[in-house]
Amino acid sequence: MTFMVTVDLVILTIRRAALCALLIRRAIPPFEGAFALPGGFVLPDEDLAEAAARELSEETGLTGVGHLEQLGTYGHPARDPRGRVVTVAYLALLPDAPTPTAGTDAADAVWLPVSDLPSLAFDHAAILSDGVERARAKLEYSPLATAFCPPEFTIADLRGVYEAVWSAPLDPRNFHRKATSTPGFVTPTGHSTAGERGRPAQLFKRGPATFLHPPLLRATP
Amino acid sequence: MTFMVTVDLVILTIRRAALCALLIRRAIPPFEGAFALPGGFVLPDEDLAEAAARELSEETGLTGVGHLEQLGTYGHPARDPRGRVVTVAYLALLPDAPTPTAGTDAADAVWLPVSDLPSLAFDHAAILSDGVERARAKLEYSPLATAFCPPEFTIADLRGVYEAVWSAPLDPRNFHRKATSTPGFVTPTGHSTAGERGRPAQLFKRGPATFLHPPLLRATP
DNA sequence: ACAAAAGTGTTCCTCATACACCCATGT
DNA sequence: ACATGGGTGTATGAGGAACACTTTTGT
Repeated sequence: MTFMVTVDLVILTIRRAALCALLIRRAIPPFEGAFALPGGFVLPDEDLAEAAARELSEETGLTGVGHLEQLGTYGHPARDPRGRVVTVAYLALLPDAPTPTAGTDAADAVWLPVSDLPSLAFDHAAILSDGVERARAKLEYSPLATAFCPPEFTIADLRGVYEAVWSAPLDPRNFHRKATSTPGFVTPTGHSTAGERGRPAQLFKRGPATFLHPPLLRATP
Repeated sequence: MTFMVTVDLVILTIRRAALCALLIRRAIPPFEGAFALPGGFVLPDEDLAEAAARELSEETGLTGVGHLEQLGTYGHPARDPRGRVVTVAYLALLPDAPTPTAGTDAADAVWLPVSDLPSLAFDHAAILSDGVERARAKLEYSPLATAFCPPEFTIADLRGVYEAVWSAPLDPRNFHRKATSTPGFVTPTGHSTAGERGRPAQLFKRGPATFLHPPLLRATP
């Protein structure tokens, strides 16, 4: 018994203070005209993570930025009407900079806010939901939020990521203290912003930490 | 391009206060005579989770107990010398009760402590290591430790699970308070132990919670 | 009586929250 | 001068760590 194996990508970014996912509109059946996650077949001599990175760069034109991790594998026998297809889903987090719809061969691509999604092809709604939930949970105990930010960012930018992903406001003063005092989360670059309203802010870059001690917990009312 | 798809199982339990994994000795090449994770091919009309549950019951003779969750998918092109095989790994946690090596067709099965493992076939050492790390991390914020316990257990039993998985001693008094005061973690059955040394202990069963509020964090020295 | 394990109370200290307050810039 | 956002100080309270202490059994 053999299977077809694909990778599908949950690509998230922050646009206009909202968490958005990159979706493509399918040009061919099945689910012609419906939105779907970007993805494609794994090549014969390709590792799964390689395939995911390749699809990501094909869809966004970017390479080597942000964050890419395996999300889970979906293989229900009836998930694809064309046959037995197992898909390995990956979660990618990117800063907003990339052109929303880059050089992709597959119809048009759009960023849609995850709070207001259309129905999706295949089981992609469940996959996307799992991806969003993973991102929400990982912000608490990993420095993943920096993957949504450009190479240099302010603490307010970082707080904006948390507020967008969690859909909850955070106290700017306490957030500042927590972010800067958590070892390895962010490291100052020495630069500052200018030309905006208010006092200039220090710029930071990603720190070396792979997890957050102590974690940045969501409020639990 | 098509692939073979297997499920492999990281089956963990607590035996003699040590975290142990169920391994089988391979009877045929490749890696003949080496230890490997139990697993097998996904059947044509089977969901991935079904395949994992089937393999688990085939290996242990048990069904519907403990905990089974997807761990990750491993698909490096060279991971199996026989061809392109993608494996979906599952993590299973069981109480010690089951017969160590049950009615399995695949050579002999043994419980080995994860602290002292031989080298394993394929990439199974990496998969097992990921499984152990997942279990260690999930004990903090999920009630998963109860999956290692029989239907009724004492708080000391539960503490023994934490101490075995984390390889660290915990304060019995503080652990007792935390476990019993975390909503939904454990619920008293009204029964008690007897016939052992010391004061009898209350018996508990799994509570309804799916995560722990607040979490039970490891010490961070 | 003593040992052993269960379970409770108490102290101390850390850390999160809430918010008052000062700082540095654009208009 | 004033609005706007950046950043610091501090009082309060909840919760964790450490441990003295009481309870209930077996030997």
